Amino acid sequence: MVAYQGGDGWAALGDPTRRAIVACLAERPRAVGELAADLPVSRPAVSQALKLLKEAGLVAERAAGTRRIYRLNPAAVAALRDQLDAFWNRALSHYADVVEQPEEKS
Amino acid sequence: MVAYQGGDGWAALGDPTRRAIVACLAERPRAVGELAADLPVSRPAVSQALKLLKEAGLVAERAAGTRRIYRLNPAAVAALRDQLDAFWNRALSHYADVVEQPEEKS
DNA sequence: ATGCACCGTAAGAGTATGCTTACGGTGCCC
DNA sequence: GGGCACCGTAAGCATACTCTTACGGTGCAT
Repeated sequence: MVAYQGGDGWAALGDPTRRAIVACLAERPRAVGELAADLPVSRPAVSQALKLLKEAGLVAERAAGTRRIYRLNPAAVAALRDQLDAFWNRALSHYADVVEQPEEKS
Repeated sequence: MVAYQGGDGWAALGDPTRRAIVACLAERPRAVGELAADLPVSRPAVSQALKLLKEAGLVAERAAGTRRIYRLNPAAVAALRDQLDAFWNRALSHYADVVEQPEEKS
């Protein structure tokens, strides 16, 4: 059950515009034009950003007439969060040694 | 106590090479040459990647002779994780409506 | 049926990014 | 002191990325 392949979630979040979109969508599902109105970029730019986000599995779309309502996919966000959590846990075990002995031998 | 400003943690993780470095450092602190040996890029490339990661606060360096030991900064990772968690929580409240009705009306 | 509103895609340009090679500085060992 | 190993930085290049403008398709309301 991979479910989010095809695009890179991390790369998707690397762009400030896409991150802003994710932030907007986290608060409330929105249409493309609505997102563009709140962002400093054109509507097509938002469309392209949403395409990448959708390929990364971070957002899902829902048709409503001619409008396309995009919403955040919590599962994908959770997957990324878990990866970060794994890094965090692994690093902590080694970090413990460091705090114990900031002065390294020889 | 912000402590991690100056660079963008998300942008830093957007690059596959830097993400690989983070993954290596999560398992164990390493020197530059050691990282380069396990990566498909040159040593200077690793140096540049580490510079960005350091500016983003994701890694910390420790001098050991002529060697520079880099280690992951768990606090920075946790900060990013918390941001993702915030998105996750906000999205969940709206997602609840959707899971109740996977079949959209009309 | 006609007009309108909304959206995705194509093409293009300008910018930004990441890698490699070459160089200089620093600390350790013999 | 001489040599060596390790690392950061500079310059340059090739690539990838993101944005904008222009266009075509679709669904709704009148």
